[in-house]
Amino acid sequence: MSELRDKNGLTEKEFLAAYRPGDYEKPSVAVDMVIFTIMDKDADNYRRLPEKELKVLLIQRGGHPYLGKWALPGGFVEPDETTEQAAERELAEETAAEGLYLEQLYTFSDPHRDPRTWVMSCSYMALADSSRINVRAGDDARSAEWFTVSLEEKLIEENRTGDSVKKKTALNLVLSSAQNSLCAEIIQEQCRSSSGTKNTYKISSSDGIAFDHAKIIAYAVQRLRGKIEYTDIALNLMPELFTLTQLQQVYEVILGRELIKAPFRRKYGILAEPTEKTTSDEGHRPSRLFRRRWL
Amino acid sequence: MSELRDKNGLTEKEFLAAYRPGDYEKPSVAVDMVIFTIMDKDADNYRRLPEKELKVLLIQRGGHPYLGKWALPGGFVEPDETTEQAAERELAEETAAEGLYLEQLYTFSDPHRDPRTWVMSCSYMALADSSRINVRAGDDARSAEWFTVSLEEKLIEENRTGDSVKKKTALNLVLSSAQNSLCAEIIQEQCRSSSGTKNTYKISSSDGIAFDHAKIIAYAVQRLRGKIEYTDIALNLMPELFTLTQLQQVYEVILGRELIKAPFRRKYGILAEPTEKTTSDEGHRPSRLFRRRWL
DNA sequence: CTAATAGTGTCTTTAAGACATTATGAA
DNA sequence: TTCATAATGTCTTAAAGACACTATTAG
Repeated sequence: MSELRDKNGLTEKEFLAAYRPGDYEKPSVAVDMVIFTIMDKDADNYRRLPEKELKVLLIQRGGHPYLGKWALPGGFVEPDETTEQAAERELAEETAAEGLYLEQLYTFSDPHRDPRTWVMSCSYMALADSSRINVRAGDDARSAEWFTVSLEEKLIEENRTGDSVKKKTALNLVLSSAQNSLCAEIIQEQCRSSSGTKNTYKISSSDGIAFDHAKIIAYAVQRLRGKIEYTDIALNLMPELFTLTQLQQVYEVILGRELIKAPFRRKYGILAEPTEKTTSDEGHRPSRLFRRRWL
Repeated sequence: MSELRDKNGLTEKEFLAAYRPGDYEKPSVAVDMVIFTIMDKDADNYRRLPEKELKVLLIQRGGHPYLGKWALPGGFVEPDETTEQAAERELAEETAAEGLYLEQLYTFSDPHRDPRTWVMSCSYMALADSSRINVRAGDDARSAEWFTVSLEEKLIEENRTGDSVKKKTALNLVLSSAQNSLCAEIIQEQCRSSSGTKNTYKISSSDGIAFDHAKIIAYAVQRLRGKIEYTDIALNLMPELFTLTQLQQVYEVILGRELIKAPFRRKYGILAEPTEKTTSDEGHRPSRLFRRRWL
């Protein structure tokens, strides 16, 4: 079978035994984790439902570069693991939780994205139920914090000829915690014509966010928004038992707009199974509790 | 501003000037290109429309490993470029065309996916109009060929309890050219439960296809199928002028099923603009020619 | 009783699916 | 005239949007 010989007369086995990797330059490859969860905003009224907020976990940098700025948790991929395994390892280091939903997002590869050296970032999105997650206390000096995420897209320029379109969109990202408020603007430029399609993301300002992580977070929010409407991905953000109104709130906070109750339940109600339990002590009619239906 | 000093008393500038990358092991990073185009099958009847086929470009390996097998075109990312730039460079080397549609697919990172050494593959999908593309004659001994793509998905096992689902799907990939016929089976295993979601792709057999490229091709076909229904991505496969029936044929060959004319035109007709021209000499009523509408 | 949410009914609007009918050019 | 595709009309079915009405609890 594998007795084919190459131009040097070697079989594959002989070739591999003699193989020595060349000495050209290689990048470091890191995984960066965009860990999302949903948390309650404090209620201002005893009988009003608490509002929900989308949160992302960031870590304050304890050394250069970007000393004091906030960055996504992450780390380098090690020689005997896949990027998925590295992502799971980082996730376990950062949060006590295991077995979260995990999805590869994109590989960011600008050779100058890290001022130290050539580092590619293979980014992952993780979704967690906040009631089950514990942020591990920083084992070193760094501190981890949940930031409320807000991302607004605004079309700022459109240039359209017979055979091309150019669109400029501003993505305004605001991240806020009790103590800190970070923000960034990313300009998304889309040029499409018969001579090609180009889609570039450039960070035009970034206040308090390390590296190109504002771009990665914006990309993750867009992915989450896109997938929530045609998959059951949102269920990964829900606790064991939840009401359909809570599920609707999660959709609303991610999509950034209000949804109408009846059609929401028609469309997404099948993602959940009713239980015998209901809520109580809420100052109004009790609500049926549901659990995730595995489709 | 950036006069912050770290625990060693260095400013960021001083830190970066003194920075030396560590000597730990790093992966090589390659880009692999899944270049799709649509070509006509030879017509068997002078007045019948030619059928379409989805094609992918492969290159026969001239050295170990996988000597004689067929692989995706690709190459290593160089120190001063992004993976996108590397993909464009490879694309220009392989095909004369410039400015094709290009989209990052996924980064495959199994540390043993290349038997020589640690190589990650950042894969890209390119879409080309076959009337404008020229496959460059191999500058070295290798030969490049277009292969007809067929991918069938078959559910082979489903295991469902109250709080988990396991699904096994077989992806059967067949690639055929005039001289060669390659095939592979990929087992896609999906395990979803409250303790996590795991989605693995394993190549269970691969005949004539190098590395894990069968997996990459299957992934690309799935991405293309998914995006064709909600974007105008298919238009990148069309020539300057085309009929709506040709556009429908492209959808049909990618999705692997027949579509009904009237609703197809209602839904996708807005992706094209009518011109004054029509087809002629085809043995039946002439058809209006359209050009891409840039949305 | 009241404030507030729960849950459902139904009318309207829009899109998708499935055929059927008429139109037209080349051999 | 015939073959084969072009182009569109329309009936049916299903989904989405919008709103209104009734039901229930704690206080």
